Amino acid sequence: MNSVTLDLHPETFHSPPTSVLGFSSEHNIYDLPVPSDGEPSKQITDVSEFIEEAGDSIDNDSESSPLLLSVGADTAAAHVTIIPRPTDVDGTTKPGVASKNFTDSSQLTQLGDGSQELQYDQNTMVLQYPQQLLQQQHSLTPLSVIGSTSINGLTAESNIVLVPATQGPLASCPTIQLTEEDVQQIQKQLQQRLLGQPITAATTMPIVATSHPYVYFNAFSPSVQTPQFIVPAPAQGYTTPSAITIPALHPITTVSTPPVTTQTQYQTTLNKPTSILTKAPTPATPNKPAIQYIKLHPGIDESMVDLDELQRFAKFFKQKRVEMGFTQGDVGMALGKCYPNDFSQTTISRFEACNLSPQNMRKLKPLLQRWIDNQSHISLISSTFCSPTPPEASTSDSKRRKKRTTIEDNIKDALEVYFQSNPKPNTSELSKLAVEHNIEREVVRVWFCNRRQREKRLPKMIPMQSVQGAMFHPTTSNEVSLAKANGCNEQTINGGPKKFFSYCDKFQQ
DNA sequence: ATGCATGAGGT
DNA sequence: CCTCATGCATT
Repeated sequence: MNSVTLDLHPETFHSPPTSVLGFSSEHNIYDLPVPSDGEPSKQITDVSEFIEEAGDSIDNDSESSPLLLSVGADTAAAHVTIIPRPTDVDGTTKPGVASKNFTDSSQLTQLGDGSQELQYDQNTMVLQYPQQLLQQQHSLTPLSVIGSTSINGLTAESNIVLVPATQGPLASCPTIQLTEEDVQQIQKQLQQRLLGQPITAATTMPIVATSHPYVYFNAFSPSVQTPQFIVPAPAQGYTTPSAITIPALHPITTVSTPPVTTQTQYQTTLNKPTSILTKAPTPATPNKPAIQYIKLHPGIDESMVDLDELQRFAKFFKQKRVEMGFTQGDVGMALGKCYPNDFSQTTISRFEACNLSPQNMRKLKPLLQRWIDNQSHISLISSTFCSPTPPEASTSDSKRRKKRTTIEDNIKDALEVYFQSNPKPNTSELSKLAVEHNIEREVVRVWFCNRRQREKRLPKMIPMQSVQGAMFHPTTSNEVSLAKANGCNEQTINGGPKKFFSYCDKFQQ
């Protein structure tokens, strides 16, 4: 079997905890090159090696090869085995899309249900298209895979996307042809990112993809519409005829931002996934569906990636905001100028601290991202951008807001205890509590509403050491599980929740 | 940064 | 009444 094996074992493949492109926790590999000389599998343990590998096989025009996927079982390793795709009578490869998520080989097995015409071979641990299918003129569908492994409750993921180089989502992407220098530059970047970055909470990798005869460098995110990428800044003239418009406002300047000392580089453009490079435009297939992610375990793996990304972005955002000298309030108001709605300092603060529901975070992220993009751009053009304008003093007299009541600490503690056993007291229970503590029933009700809401906030990132041996339950109480993870007993903490949060906040950045 | 509150949209 | 997004007012 002609194959190339890409070994992404965490032990050998150290990748930075933050994404180069803002798309973290994933590496996407498009159309790995396949040597056509019948060479046996190769193990590649390093990106640079990988690229060399790719280079080696550049002249092999194994245009069409079936895709086989195998995944290491007990590690976060991802083995990608590729054998030549079948060629149709007319010599072309059919497009199509399929995708699978799995977290280990056991789940891989589940993929063998044929639901997506894929079969899993228990012995070889290979996921593949049935033989007949390969021979049919049927579309050979690209594979997208997310593999993840939990370590101490935190997840290391790898996301592998295999699509025919000239089809699928890439087909409609702007293309740029890489030069020798480009490749070297990429290599350099990758190597830098590989330096001494241990696998921690989330294994993330720069996006590497190669294909003969050119190298693909692509970022693809299943859930986000914002493509991001690094690659040697495309010199003018690199722009390609394409349906995709890269907003002129945002020249893709890779390293033009002032010396940011983070590994995180959010490079943003808008809209669709953007392939940086592909080989000469190929006859685009009319049928080019978007990659779909089929969730085997909805709400866990993928959302972990998602949450991780949100947190990372929040941090990035804050850093950027501060760098540019804006206050949270400024940003909130500024947003009002670009979008129908503006936001309060509170909201921005909560966003940065991830004190919002994941859903809310997701909603806000693109707005803030665009704002950052714009500001970056403006500051590049002229350093004299206008300072934010203060809000108009509105003299409207709406119903005056109820004055904020202060619930005594001991009562709050009691409510907290109650909440642990019954987070959703009914009317009578509410009344009972109100009487018991001699406060308005409405106040109690609102307290529980807010308490429940707090429960749904994004979990915070915690360093590995703190959670060693502790389980993390993403679907259960964030606070409680975090408390336990940190050896806290919520109910015994002096001062109740307030203190508890302070404790957790120590891990925030 | 956060506690209590509001109001819209849902059951 | 609830959830959810959001903010005033206060810490």
